[in-house]
Amino acid sequence: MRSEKPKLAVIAETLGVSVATVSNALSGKGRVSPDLAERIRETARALAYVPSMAGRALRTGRSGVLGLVLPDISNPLFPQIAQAIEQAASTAGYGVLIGDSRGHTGVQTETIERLIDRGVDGMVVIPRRGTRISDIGCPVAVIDTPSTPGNTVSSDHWDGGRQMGAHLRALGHRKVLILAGSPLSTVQNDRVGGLKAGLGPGADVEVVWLETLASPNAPDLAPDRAPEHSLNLAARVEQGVTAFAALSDLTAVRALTELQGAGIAVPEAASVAGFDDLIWSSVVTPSLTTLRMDMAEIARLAVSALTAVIEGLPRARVAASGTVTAERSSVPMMLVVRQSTGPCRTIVPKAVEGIVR
Amino acid sequence: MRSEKPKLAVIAETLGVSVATVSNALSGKGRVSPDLAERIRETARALAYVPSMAGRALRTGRSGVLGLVLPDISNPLFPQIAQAIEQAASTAGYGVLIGDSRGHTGVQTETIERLIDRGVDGMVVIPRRGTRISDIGCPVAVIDTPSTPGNTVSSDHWDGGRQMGAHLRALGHRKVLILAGSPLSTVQNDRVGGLKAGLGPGADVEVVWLETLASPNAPDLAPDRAPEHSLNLAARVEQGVTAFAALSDLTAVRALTELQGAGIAVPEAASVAGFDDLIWSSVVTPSLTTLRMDMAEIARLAVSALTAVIEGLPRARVAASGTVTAERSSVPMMLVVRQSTGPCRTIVPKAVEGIVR
DNA sequence: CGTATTCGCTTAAACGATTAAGCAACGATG
DNA sequence: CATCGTTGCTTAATCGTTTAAGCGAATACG
Repeated sequence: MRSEKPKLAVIAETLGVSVATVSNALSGKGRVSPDLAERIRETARALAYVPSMAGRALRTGRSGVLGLVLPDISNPLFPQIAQAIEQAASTAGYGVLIGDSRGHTGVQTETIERLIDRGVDGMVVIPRRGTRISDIGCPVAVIDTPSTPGNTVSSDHWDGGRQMGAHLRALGHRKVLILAGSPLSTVQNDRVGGLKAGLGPGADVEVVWLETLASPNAPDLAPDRAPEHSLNLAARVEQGVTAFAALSDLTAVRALTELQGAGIAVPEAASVAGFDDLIWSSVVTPSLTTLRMDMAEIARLAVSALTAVIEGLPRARVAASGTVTAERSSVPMMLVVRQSTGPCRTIVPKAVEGIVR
Repeated sequence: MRSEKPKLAVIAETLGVSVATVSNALSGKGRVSPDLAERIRETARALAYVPSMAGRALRTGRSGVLGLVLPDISNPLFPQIAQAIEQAASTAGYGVLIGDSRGHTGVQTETIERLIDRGVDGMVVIPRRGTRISDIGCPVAVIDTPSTPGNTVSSDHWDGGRQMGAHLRALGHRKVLILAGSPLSTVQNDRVGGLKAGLGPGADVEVVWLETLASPNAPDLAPDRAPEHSLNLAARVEQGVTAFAALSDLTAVRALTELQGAGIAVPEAASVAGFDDLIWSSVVTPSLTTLRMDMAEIARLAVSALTAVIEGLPRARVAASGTVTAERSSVPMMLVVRQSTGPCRTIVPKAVEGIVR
């Protein structure tokens, strides 16, 4: 086997030119005759030359790697996000380094610093709810919650809520229970607001926050704590609730199975809807009506904003990093109507039926 | 603000010593007087010195980054894996770079090469089912399927199946339907084998493979295709099946909701069990009995095997990289009994009831 | 007392890429 | 013919770290 692993010097030596010329030819920057440039590219290909990221990083100060900071990987929304970001970053020529805060707000800062120390060129941050990302010394794109500068890209959660509300209203639902998670979440509050707006002024809407304020620092999902007590949804149905709008598919599936377990048919007796179109939503029976985020678009926006900033400021030191002029975008959500929502059955509780007519 | 960002030279200059001494002091390698060493560490701390990964990587040839190659991030098992690996790698001082094959076998090789080109020191690979990892030029730890050398760490899926089978047998189930995914998956075949063994020789076991051989290159989960046709589990119950053992919680939840939708009570009329303890399993009603992998342990083993190899071979070139002597380990799975499995109701189909007695 | 052997530090050479600056040669222009 | 500007390449410096080699001075040993 040819032991010499290809670096610029090898190509240079092969063709009898200098490394600088090779570098110029491959990057297309300096002045190289078209003829020679072609020959250089050719031998580079022949030798299967791959530039050393380390060497390049040292010289240019850029690593070609983005950090992905998550509040908690175990959040089931993560796969969608990770895949979209990885895809977008990868096509933009960047690698993605994982940073997980494991549900602790304090760890978030630490995680971010570890990534910076590793030399990421920028980072996509999905902040833990209620936290804001302080100005760190590198370009940041924040997903899903407004942050200090304008570098935020997010789904239009409010409008998503509105779409869902309108959908339920169109089906005739007037008494709706919203199953929410934590009142600290901006996202969830947006969705609640939109839902109420979409349901219209006459609707009878109640919100139940499943996560108590008592544990604001608990992990996003506390699976071992949550199922302790049932949500008592059957009682709600008897009280006249005809639709349950969960702010997450996780909760929606929980509601669905609880209702089914109590012998309440979905969607005949009560409708159930969720958010995020997690993978389960299409698999359960009945499949869940839900709102899907356009993760690909969000990721594309976040990454392109990031790369623009990164490749924009030439070799500036940490100095003017506040100049992170990313577009503040709002990406529409998409209503996916499946089987778990249906027309509202005229409210005729069995007990009263005889009396009414 | 002090503009000078701390590098070795700054510390050296501050104390009037040479950079080499500073490097030695901080790494603890060369010969430095304890006194000076302490002063160096102190000023390093004071200046908030962080070594440049780029510089170090260039010199040492090691980047301090591991690659994580996944067949498909959208697999709901991914969060568990990613979190465990990130945790293990992070405590071992390594970063984790994501590489996603998006369900395509062909992309897997490409993904691996991209990571190598990025200079990872080693990689954890969860191969697409049916594929083996050819000898690439860097240390590899393979999870969940036997690979070329001995560098594999995996759950004991067979024994997991056996545990589940034994559990069901203890509850009195003799007629069991196994809901499997793809027959190409070694993991799933192991689980099936274990299940059969655990259920004992007298049991009436049938296996249904949900994924046809027709689409061997399709993504792991085809959520839009899967729910097309129901699994027809109600009919199975009428045929006398009392327990459904799904090889994935995803399928288990699917089975659970389908049964509930058909008015079949779980676990009274039929038991349902799954694998992997995905986050949903504890949230649905009834909560799922399932088998949990010890992801933390698997990740720890994989990462430590990797780091051992990496830090073992000093600065050897690609030459003897075949010497990847990682331990081939099998990590036990843990049965989590919840509400979805219960004692087998003596089989007295309603239609026959009157006749029997 | 002369010669080894440590100790404690410095000098210097890598690692592989980028890039500013320089230098011949050549054609065009005054 | 002298000068200027291009073109096409090379020289050399630089990024920040590690590490082999070197070199006085102090200590040990015969």
